[in-house]
Amino acid sequence: MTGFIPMPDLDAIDRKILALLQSDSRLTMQELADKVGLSVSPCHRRVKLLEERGVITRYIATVDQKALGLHVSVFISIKLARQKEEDLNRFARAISKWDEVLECYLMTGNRDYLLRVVAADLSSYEAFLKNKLTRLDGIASIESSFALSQVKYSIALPV
Amino acid sequence: MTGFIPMPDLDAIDRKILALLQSDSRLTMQELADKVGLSVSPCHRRVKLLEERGVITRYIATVDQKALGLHVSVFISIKLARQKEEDLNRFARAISKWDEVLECYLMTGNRDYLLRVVAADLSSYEAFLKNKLTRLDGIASIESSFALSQVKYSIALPV
DNA sequence: GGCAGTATTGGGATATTTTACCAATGAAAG
DNA sequence: CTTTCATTGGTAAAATATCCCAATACTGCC
Repeated sequence: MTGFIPMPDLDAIDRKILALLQSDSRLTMQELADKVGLSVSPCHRRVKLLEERGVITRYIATVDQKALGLHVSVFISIKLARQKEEDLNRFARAISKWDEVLECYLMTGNRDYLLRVVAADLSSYEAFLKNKLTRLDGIASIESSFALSQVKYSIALPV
Repeated sequence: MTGFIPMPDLDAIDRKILALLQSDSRLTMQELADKVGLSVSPCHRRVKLLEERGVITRYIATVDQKALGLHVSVFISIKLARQKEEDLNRFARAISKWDEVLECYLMTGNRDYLLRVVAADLSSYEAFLKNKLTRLDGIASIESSFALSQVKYSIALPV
């Protein structure tokens, strides 16, 4: 374990910084500082602290799903035959390797997992099912629901 | 409508650029160029073209959900009383305003919408339901499923 | 094979931006 | 009022992005 990093509460300025960077991380320090009402130096230091504390986890580019030809989004509900930790871990490891799976949640209720999967078209989704998902051991049931359209998609957590 | 931007197929280098920037947009042009086997100039021009064509849509910072105290993730299945375009649009507009709703999909099958919502705790989720979601007109049914843990969460589309 | 036309690349100069340092300011406690 | 601590703001140096132009590779065509 590395050194302990103190985590005081985020104040209003920190939250504003997070909100802004969550919507556009290409703002210059000058622009960001202006928007939050600070000068460049303290603004820069706050951003660095948020990174060091692990509040800001990464900086990424987002890509248009249609531009990549990924026209199919599917939600898959999965039930395992057994729910021992060993089985859950094995499932999680397999899922994590597959790029088609963007999200996977362990759920309450009568389904164990909920997955969001993208594919170019129905046949490549079928290939994903046949060659990958259904070949996993210990799956009791799979149920696919297709998304007709993405009404909202945001990565920005409310601050 | 602005000028037409020609969209030739993405070649192997473009895809590599997209894969790299989807995982770390803070790479310098020099680092990115090295990794894709180009010098800075052509690499820079390719990135700019990907932005202009709308393949790269934005650059954002990602924030740790737990660090913000958002411990609850919920998937909500919603059925509307009617599914006329007018009703769908009204629902979509309302959803889009609420920061708690990170994702919303129009679905096939017996549910109209699937939402992913985050909240600090169960009581603030309850407040979201009572004060926002259930106050919308035209909703026939709401069904919440809670995520126990996030097994995988990725924004990086497969390229 | 050779040739013209087109698209892509690479290097270098310049403008922007990030980053580190240090003095100044403001708030809290005695 | 004074001391102490945390935060701020300005400035300069280093790193990076961006633009321009010549050189190279590629394509279609003869």
